[in-house]
Amino acid sequence: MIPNRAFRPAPVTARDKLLEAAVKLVRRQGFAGTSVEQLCGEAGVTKGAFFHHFASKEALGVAAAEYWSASTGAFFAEAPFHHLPDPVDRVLGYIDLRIALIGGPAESFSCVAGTLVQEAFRSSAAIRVAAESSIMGNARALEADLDAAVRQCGIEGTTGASLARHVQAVIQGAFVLAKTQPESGAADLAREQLAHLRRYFVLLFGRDAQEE
Amino acid sequence: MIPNRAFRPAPVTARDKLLEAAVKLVRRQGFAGTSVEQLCGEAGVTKGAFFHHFASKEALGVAAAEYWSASTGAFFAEAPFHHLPDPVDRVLGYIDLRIALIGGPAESFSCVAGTLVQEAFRSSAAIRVAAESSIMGNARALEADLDAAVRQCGIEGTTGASLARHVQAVIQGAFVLAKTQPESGAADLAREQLAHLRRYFVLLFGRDAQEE
DNA sequence: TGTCGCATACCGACCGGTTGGTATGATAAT
DNA sequence: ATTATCATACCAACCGGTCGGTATGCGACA
Repeated sequence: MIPNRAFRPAPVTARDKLLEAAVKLVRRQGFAGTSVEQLCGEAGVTKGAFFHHFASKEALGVAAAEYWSASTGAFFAEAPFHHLPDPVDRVLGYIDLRIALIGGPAESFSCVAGTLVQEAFRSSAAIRVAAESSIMGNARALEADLDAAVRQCGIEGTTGASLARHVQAVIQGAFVLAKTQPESGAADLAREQLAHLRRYFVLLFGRDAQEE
Repeated sequence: MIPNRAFRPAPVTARDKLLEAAVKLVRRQGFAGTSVEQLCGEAGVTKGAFFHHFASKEALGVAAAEYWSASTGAFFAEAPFHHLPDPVDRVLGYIDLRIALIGGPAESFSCVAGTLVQEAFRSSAAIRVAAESSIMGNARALEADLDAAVRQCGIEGTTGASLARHVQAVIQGAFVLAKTQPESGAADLAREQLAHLRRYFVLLFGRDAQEE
């Protein structure tokens, strides 16, 4: 759930500018903590434009989760680790990429879907479902590689799908812990969690040497 | 960060009733999504009582994090796993207890400090610090056992403190993932994450058989 | 070619309700 | 008599959302 502004094309329409503003402000202040007027100010549009494109603030939240999902999904789909021949290497390659993407203050690497669902899981079913799609979609993208790795190494007692969910859990947990830190220490604490996840997989898949 | 109402004495003063209401409503709706009037309604007191005991809504947030920290800290400090002779068993005992405490809808087992910090880490330094104390305090309570386990097993490349932080990260991540699910599936998904954490520790500390 | 009909995109003033917070007073214990 | 603990009444600011209106563009048809 990472790519920053630089990875995406600059938004042109009011709708895209609002979605971009939503990503930025929700990561920094949360959803309930961000007003429609603030969103409009950040996007440089008016309230009229906002409610022309979105039926409600909740609808903007849903659209932001989908927008986030689409842009991060595309980013990871293009990543070079997919071309590695060994499935275990592909999994570790994903984790290493996630580690490399963590840097700066927490709001620059944390996840919109995770923030949204933590606030709105009970008050808005639509937002909960959109966040679920985003996070579980990320997990599903790892499932094939993890399944292959599980098969290849003869692992028992778990599945690729379950391990893929755990990857997402550790990432989300890393973001929460990072937010407890002052700006300077946030990224290090988050990376530490991904490093533990990596060690878990190295132990599980019996990979002693490390690459990268 | 678990104990439910049943673990704590019934609140008597208006202050305690407000803190109890804060725990309940923040877990369900988040901090920004909960109004002062709602808090007062849940606690059965008036706004006058609220602002007599707390200088601001933010101050209530800080106090709620501290209240949460104190009650959960006391609960885990009393748990029987501390009497196990082997430090690895104590660590696994903690995880098993956490797994046992997960059940019902997400708002009944998730963490107030994690929810607070996710929303308010940038807008309120006081809340961020209070949440950090809560979460890292939980980690510190595990540090001695994990350090002993690391020493006993001759683990290299990490420390008890780092592993203790990872335990908290997985717990927080489990809660975020749980909130993406409909009520019926939330607890299972959260427990799955703790099971992976347990497997990590079993692999790391070379513990093949399992107890419990 | 011009223009009519209509849809899309957007503006900004405005509305009723809610928000966090305050001022003041009542009650009861010390 | 004083102080701690609340209740009542109230306020200005802000909230999400609405509404009447404008600018632009596009296809149909005379």
